[in-house]
Formats: sequence, C-alpha cells, structure tokens
Amino acid sequence: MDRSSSLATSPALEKKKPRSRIQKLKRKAILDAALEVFAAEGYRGASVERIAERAHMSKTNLLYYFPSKEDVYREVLEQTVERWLEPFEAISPDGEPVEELRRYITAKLDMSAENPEGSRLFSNEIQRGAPLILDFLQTRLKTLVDEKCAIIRQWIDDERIAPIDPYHLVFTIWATTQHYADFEVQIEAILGPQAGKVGFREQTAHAVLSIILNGIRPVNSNVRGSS
Amino acid sequence: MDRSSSLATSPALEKKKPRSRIQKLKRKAILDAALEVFAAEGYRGASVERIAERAHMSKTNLLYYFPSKEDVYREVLEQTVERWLEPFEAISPDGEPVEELRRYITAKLDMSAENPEGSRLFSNEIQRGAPLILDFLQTRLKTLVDEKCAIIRQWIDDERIAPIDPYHLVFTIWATTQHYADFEVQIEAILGPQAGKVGFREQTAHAVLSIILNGIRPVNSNVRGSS
DNA sequence: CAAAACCTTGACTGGACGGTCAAAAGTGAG
DNA sequence: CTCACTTTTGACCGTCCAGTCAAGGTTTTG
Repeated sequence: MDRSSSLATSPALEKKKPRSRIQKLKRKAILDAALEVFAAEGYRGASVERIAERAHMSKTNLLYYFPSKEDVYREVLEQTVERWLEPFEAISPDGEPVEELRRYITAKLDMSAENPEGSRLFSNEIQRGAPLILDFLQTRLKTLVDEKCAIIRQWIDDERIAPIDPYHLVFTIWATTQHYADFEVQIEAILGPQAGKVGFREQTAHAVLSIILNGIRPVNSNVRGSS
Repeated sequence: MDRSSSLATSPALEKKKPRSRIQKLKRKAILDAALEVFAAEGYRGASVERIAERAHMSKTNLLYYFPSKEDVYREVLEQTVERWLEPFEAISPDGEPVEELRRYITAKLDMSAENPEGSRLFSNEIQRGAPLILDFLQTRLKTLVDEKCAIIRQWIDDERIAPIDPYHLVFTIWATTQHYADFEVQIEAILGPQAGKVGFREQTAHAVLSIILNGIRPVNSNVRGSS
C-alpha cells in the first residue's frame, strides 16, 4: 500500500507484491542501472539491452522482472521525484524564513551534487513534455507548491522577506539548483578541472545562497523590475 | 567565409556554397522544421521522416539537401548557439554594472519566451554530454565567459556590486533564464493557464530581476553563505 | 527425491529508422 | 526541341531495438 504508484495512470491492476529476496535484489539492481542509463541517454536513447548489461543480466531476464521499458522508467522516475520532494515538503511556516529557505536550497544543491542522475532524469522527462508525470505535476505537485507559496506569501505580508512573487522565487531556486546537475558538462568545460574539486560544492552553495538570500532580504531600497 | 562552421569538427572539406534560390529556401524550411522537432523530441527521438514531414517534403528529398541527420542537427544547433551568445557578448565593462546585467537578463528571458525551442535544443545537447559542442564549450565559450567574468570581477573590486563569484553569477543567470523555456510544461502545470497570459513575461522578468539584482547589490550587511 | 514454482537464456519477430539508389520529373540555355 | 542540369520520388537495405517464446536450469518445499 506504500510503494504502490503515485504517478500511476492505470490504478486498475494492482500487482501483488510478495517480493522474494531475490526479486528485491534484482529489481533494485535494475532500477539503479536504469537511473544511470536513462539519465545519461534519455528515455528514447536508452536501450533495455544497455540497462540489462549494466545490471549484470540479460535483456530477457530484465523483462522478466519488469513488463516493459516504460515500466522500469516509470518506477525509477517515481522514486526520484519522491526523493526530490522531501526537502521541499520540509519547509515550515514556523521557522525563520531565510533559514528555512537556506536549508531547502542547501539540501537541493547537495542532492544535485550527490545524485545528478536523478536531476537529469527528471529534467529529461519535463523536456519531453512530461508524458508520464504531467498529471502528477498538475495535481499533487501543484497542491504542494500552492501550499508552500502560501507560507512564503505570509512571510512577505509579515515583512519578514522582500515582496517577491513566491512562485517565481520557487522557480528560481529550482532553476539554480537543477542547473548544477543538468549542465554539469558545460560548467566543467568552463571552469576546468576545479569544478570537481572538494571546495567546489561549498563555493557553489555560498554563491547561490548569497544571491538568492540577499535577493529576498527585506530591504527598504528595493530594486525595481524593468517596467 | 561567414556561415561556415564555428563548431566544426572536420575543417577539411569545405563545401562550396553557390546556393541557388531554391536551395536556400528548402534548406531554411528544413532547419526551421528541424529546430522544432529536435527541441521537442531530442536528437534520438527525432526522426528524419518527422522533420521532412514538417518541412513539407519527403525524407529522401531532405537527405538530398543535407547529407545526414547529424548534419542537420549540427547546423541548427550552431545557429542557435550563435544567436544565444549575442546578448552575452554585448556585456560591456563601460556600462553601469546593474544596468548591464539587467539588460542581459532581460534579453535572455525574452529569448526564452520567444524561442523556447532553441533553449531546449541546447539544453538537450548539454544533457547528452555535449557530444557535438563540447569542444566549442571548452574553447570559444570558455574564453568568452572568462572575459566577461573578468569584467564582473573588476566591478566587484571597484565595489560597484557585491562580492559574488562571477562564474556562479553567470551560471545563476543562465539557470534561471533557461528554466522558463526548458521547464515550461512544469511551470504551466503549476501556475495553470495564467502562465501563457500577456502580463506573465513582465511578471517573470520583474521577479527574476528583483532576486538577482538585489542579490548582487553592494551592501554592507551581507548575507553570509552557510560556512 | 520429486514435483512445483521460480529464474534465466538464446533464438526469433515485427516495426522503426537512417541512409542509398536508380529512375522519373522538372527546369532552363541554346 | 534538345541536352544537361537539378530536384523529387518510391523501393529498398541493413541495423537497432522492444518484446515474445519455448526450453532448460535452479530453488524451494513437501
């Protein structure tokens, strides 16, 4: 009842899940391999063969555990999204605004650094037009974002942060944090080898936090938008 | 000598270009169609057939004008990147820092709104590991970014903007501006139909500019990064 | 040990797709 | 009209790939 399917399209046939020990192991191996391959090659570019290879089994064997390529994809995407949402859900109306946002941004930057594949997988899905998670975006995600934006709105009304459209603030945070995973290649090309170095994550976090958190500080002398 | 190939890998065979009137027309039709299809489906997902269809010609006919799918892709990518760079190149050391950046950000946001396909095409290329433009990123783009970052560094030294790593500032700008094109589907899913409305672009620009420009204002009471 | 259930595999099918080819259709100069 | 040329087309090839199938191997369980 727990791991069922939050992105499910066909809630009809609930497959029973008396997963044997070996099934759990193999399914996990497949999902791990799938994440890497899908993230690197995209949905179309990834082949079942490649995933199977990376999971140390034959293609036929993989298809014994999952009915189709799309099913593998759906499940790995679902896991990723779930994990991605956690720190966002954790934003609390009771905390200190800047502190809450700092924690969220930091968490997302960490995730991008530690699990760039997940970020790229999601990114890819969206760029294809979100064929599998559009419904999820319009329902559960929208609700969640609305909820968190209401909190931010309240902070603004209380003059605890600058009056910036909460939705755009969220988008800005998503944009920057995702960027470091999705455009890793470009960043490395420009910064050279230093990009992988130890201090880099801290440096990145510092810069991003400086810009965004400074950008929402409650100030009197506010920068006006163009018009 | 002009439209040759800035991303070229094989500078060897320079094809002569006494393009007839009809050739120019057809090639343009193909490139326009290709941009749309590649942006929507990705390189692997796009088929020559689909591109030809959208350009109102047969697949064979398309392949008469371009030797291969990759050649079409390369050319459309090249055009896109070229266009993308212009406003960045325009950043001048002589202008007022905040004004220069405002202009750049605004220009990029406009491009994202008017030509999201270009943004998605580029994004897709990077996420595949930049197979065709890695070299370009490491050479020409890197040089250009280094150059512009030196300008920003100077602004910082002159205390005209806050001391934020120029590279990360550039990445943040790229991230946010690209986001509105690349994640359009997600944004629309969350904001509902209002996302397409008239005021939306201005609203977006205002919010993004507020955050980033405020974030780099030269202030005494600076927000410190986590550590 | 033996039957049943579960797991694994190689060979195969059908469809999509990039690209070739040779021949037809159009175009224009003399 | 004729000849050389460019453009357009349908038929075709080889390859890749998701998914099926039937048969054999391995575990589990009584």
